[in-house]
Amino acid sequence: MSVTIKDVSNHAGVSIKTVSRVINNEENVAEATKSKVLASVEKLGFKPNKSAQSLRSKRSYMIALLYDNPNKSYLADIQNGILQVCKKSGYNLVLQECDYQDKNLSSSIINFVEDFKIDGLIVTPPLSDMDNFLNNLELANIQYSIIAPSTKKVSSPYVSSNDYDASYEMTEKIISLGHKKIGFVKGHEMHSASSLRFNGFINAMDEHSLERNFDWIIQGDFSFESGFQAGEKIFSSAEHPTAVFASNDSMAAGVMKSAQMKKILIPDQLSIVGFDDSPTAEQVWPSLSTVKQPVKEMALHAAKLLIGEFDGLTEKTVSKEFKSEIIIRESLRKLN
Amino acid sequence: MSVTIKDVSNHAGVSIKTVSRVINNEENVAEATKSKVLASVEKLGFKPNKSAQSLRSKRSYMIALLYDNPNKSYLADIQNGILQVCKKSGYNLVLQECDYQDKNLSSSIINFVEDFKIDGLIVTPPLSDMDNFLNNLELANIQYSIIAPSTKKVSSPYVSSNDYDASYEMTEKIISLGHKKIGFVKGHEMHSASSLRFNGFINAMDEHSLERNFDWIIQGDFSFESGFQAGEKIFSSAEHPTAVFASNDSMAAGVMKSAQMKKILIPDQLSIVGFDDSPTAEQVWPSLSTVKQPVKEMALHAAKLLIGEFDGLTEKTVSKEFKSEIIIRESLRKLN
DNA sequence: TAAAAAATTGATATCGTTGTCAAAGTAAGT
DNA sequence: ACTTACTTTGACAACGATATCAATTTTTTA
Repeated sequence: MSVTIKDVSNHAGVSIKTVSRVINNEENVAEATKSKVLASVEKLGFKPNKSAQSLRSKRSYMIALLYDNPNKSYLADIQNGILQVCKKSGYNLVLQECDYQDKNLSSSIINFVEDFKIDGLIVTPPLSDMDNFLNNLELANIQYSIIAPSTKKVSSPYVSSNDYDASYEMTEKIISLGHKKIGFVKGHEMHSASSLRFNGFINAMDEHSLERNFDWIIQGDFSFESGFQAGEKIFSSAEHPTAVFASNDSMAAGVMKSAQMKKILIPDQLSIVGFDDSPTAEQVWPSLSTVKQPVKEMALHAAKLLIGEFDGLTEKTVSKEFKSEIIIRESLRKLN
Repeated sequence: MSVTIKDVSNHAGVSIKTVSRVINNEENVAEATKSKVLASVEKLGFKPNKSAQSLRSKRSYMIALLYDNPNKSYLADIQNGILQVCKKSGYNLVLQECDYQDKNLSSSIINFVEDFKIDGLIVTPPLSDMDNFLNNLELANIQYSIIAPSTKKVSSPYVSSNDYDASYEMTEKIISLGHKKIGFVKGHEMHSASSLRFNGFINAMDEHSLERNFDWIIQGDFSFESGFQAGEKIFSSAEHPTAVFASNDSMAAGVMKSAQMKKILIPDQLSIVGFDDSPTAEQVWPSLSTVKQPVKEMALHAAKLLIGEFDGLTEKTVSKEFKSEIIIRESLRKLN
C-alpha cells in the first residue's frame, strides 16, 4: 500500500535502522549513505508513519492548546500563530477547552496528555497564572509553554506582553492630549493582566501628579455588560471625567453605550479608549482607540519555544516579551 | 509503566484478544467474560494506547476541522460544538486552516489526511460549496461532514441552516414594522449563503409587492469596510431607504457608521439589521437586530454525523436543517 | 604495521494494539 | 447419541517505526 521504511531500505540497499537514522537526523551516518537514503526517500515518496513513530518513541507529534477564554477573537489569533509553526514543523494542534474553576482540572489535563501522548501544552490566560496548576504539570513531567503570565516564577518558557508598559504608555498618551480627569474600568480579577493594566494607569497618573478619583475607577470583568454598568456608575457621579480608559474593548464599548445613551458626545465630551484591538474596536462608532498586542506573534513564539524544547529547532528560541502598539482612532481626542 | 492490554488479560485470566474484543465492543463475547474483563479494566485503570490502536487499525481517533473563514467568532462557535462531541466520544480535534483559492488545496488536504490517518473531516463554508474539492475528497475515500452547504448534491452527510428562510422572515419582520423602502447589502460572492440571504430578501419583497430599488442594493464582501462603502453609496442616492438589511453584522456595522457620520439617526430615521449575531452586534450602539444561527449546535451535529459514520454512535444521526432565530435589538424600529 | 579507538552499519527485539485462523466449547438437528 | 452448526476463545503474526547491542569498517595512535 503505502511506502514503508523497509521499502526505502531495500531500495537504498541499507538496513532499516540506517534509514531511521537518516530520517531522524541522527549523528554518525556517512555522508554518502545519507544522500543515498535521502534519494530513495525522495524517489519513493516515503513518509514515516506517524502512528508507528508515536508508538515506539512515545511521541504523538501533537501539541495541545489549553484555554478558558471567552474572547473568541483572541483565541482565533492564538490559534493562527500556533498553526503557523505547526505547519512548518509537522506538528498538529489539538484543542482543549478548560474550565479554570474545575477542581479536577490538573488531573483531567494530565490524563489527557498521557492518554494521547501529547508532546506539550501551550497555556493561555487565565490558566497561565494558576501556579498550582502549572506546578502539577511540572510534577507530571509535562512540557509546556506559557502565554502572558504575570509572574515569571515558573521554570518553563514563556512569552509575555508588556501590559503594564502599554497601559502606562496609553495613559500618558491620554494625558498628553490634555486630559486630567480620567476614569478607569478594571478587568476580571482572575486575569493577571487586569492588575498590570491598572497599575500602568495608576503609575502614569501618579507620575503626572494627577488625582485619582475613585468614583471613576470601577471594577469590571471584561464583559460588555460590566463596561456598561461601569459607565452608568461613572456618569452618575457628580463630576464627569473627560476620558475613560477601559481594560478591554468590550468594556470600552459598554462605557461608550452608556455615554451615548446619556447623550454624552464622543469624543467631543468624552474620550474612550480600550485594550486588545478586538474586531469590535474598529466597528463601533466612533471607532475605539486601543492597545494592540501582537497576539498572533506571541502565540507563534510560544509554539516555537515549546517545540524547540523537545524537538531542537535550528535556531535557539528563548522566552520573550513582546511590545504592544497603541492605535489611535476616533474615540480619543485632544481636549480643548 | 502504564497498564497494557496484557496486564488486563493476566489479571482477568483471559487472552489479550478477548480483552481487545471487550474494549472494542465486539460481538460474540460471553456476558460473564465481558464483565470479568471490564472489572479488570476498571481495577487496573487500563486505557488503550492510542498510538498502538492507531498503528494497527489505521485510525487516529482524530478528526480535522477545515476552514477558511475570516469570522473569528463563527470559527470559535464551530469549534466549541465539535469539541463537545469529541470529548464524549474520545476523539480529538485538529485544526486545519485552508486557503480556498489554493490550487493545491485538494492534494495538500488529502496528503494531510493520509499522513496523519485523520479519520474524517468537518468542512465549513466556503469550502463546503466547492464541489470539485468535495469530489476529490470522495475519490480519495475520505469521510467528511459538511456544515452549511448551499446545494445538497453531495452524498456525504451535512447540516445546514435555513439562510433563505431566515432572511425571508427577517425581511417580513422589517416590512411588518411599516418599512417599504428597504436597502440590502449582499455578502461575499463566493459564499453560497450570500445568494440565499439575498433571495430570501428579494422574495419577501416581491411577496409583499414592494419595489426593489437597485440604488439601495449593494454588493459587499462581508467586511466592515464593504459595509461602510455600501452605506456611502446608499446614502448618496437621491432618496434614502428607511431600513437597510445587511447580510452580516460587520457590514451592518459599516452601514451604521456611514449613517451615523451623516447624522442619520438610528433607529429614528433608519433601521438597520444584520445577520449572524456576532459579538459586535450587541456591542455597537444602537445594538443590532440580527439573525442568530445555532452555529454551535450545527457543528455539534456535524461532528456527530461524522463520527457516527465510522464509529456507529448509539443513536442514528442524519443530515439536518437548523432553524435560525431572529433577534430584535435597538437598531430596528417601527416606522411611524 | 599492529593495536586501540572511533565511526558506521545491521540483525533482531520491541512498542501495544488488532487481525487471522484454528481450536475448543455449546447448542441444534436428525 | 452423533453429526452439524454456531458461539466463544486464544496463540501468534502483523502494523511500521525506534532501540539495543554487537559486528564491521575506518581512523587514529603507538
